[in-house]
Amino acid sequence: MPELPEVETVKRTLELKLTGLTIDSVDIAMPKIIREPSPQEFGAQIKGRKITGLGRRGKYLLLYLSSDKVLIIHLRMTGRLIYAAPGEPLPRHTHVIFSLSNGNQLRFADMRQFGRIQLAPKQALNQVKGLKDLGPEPLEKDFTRNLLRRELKRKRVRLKTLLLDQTFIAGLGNIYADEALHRARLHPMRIANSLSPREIANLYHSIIEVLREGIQNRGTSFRDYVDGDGRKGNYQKLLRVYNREGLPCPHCGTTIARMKVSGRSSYFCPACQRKQ
DNA sequence: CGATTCCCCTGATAGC
DNA sequence: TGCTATCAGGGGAATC
Repeated sequence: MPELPEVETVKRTLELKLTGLTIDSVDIAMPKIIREPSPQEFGAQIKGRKITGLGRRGKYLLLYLSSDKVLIIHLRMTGRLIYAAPGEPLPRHTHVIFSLSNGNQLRFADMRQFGRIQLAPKQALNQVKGLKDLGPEPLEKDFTRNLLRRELKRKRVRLKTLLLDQTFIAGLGNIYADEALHRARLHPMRIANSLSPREIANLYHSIIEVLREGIQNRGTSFRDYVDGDGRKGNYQKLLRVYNREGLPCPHCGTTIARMKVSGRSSYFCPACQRKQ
């Protein structure tokens, strides 16, 4: 599942290749992937625009285009964005193909068809649904310990639920939320406003740590994720709790458990992460 | 308004 | 062996 570190890795693998190229044409095999504008309009507007740079906000990948347009891409669960030569075999579930001025292609494939692509004017970025309500970027300066403390105090929801809430913090998904909670030794069911200052500090540093490690290891390829070159990440080898039910906790050896928290699987160590 | 539930979708896996 | 049921989950919409 592409979360912040995976989207950041895709961004880094693609920006060297895409920056400076022009999009000659777009082939849309599955119209519903294009959220806005209409597929015809989308194709017309994007044609001939130059890719001036790449960006990321939360789990959204941003392709900045000439004439102040931005291509907004969300991979959701199984989306893939891959740079390839036209001669390379077209994988199943390839829904959108951007033909580039150097003869190569940028391909969007998505088995479960949850991913979305949208085109918006640059100045309207902060009005785009999903983007406009995003919380702070956890690896940027605006995410401070004080901010986390202030926001936690206001909330009576479970920690796991809160970490997955993109309006609270942008970019965490199920994998890195579980890993951050384990590292901070906090139970996923703990209520947000019950944390001590020490626990808040632990959570703060843990969130930043797991995301940085994820990026350093080129993301987690638990199932479908690959980067812009189609290569898998390495962080799945270093996960301590996620998808490790029944296996020993790397810290204490206790068997890792799994429970549902607001509809999502949560993996945790019952010894390291006590409920209290 | 904030919190919760449902739904989209296909492939892997469990169960019979 | 082969079929069906269940699960996985990000985020938007609907509902409480």
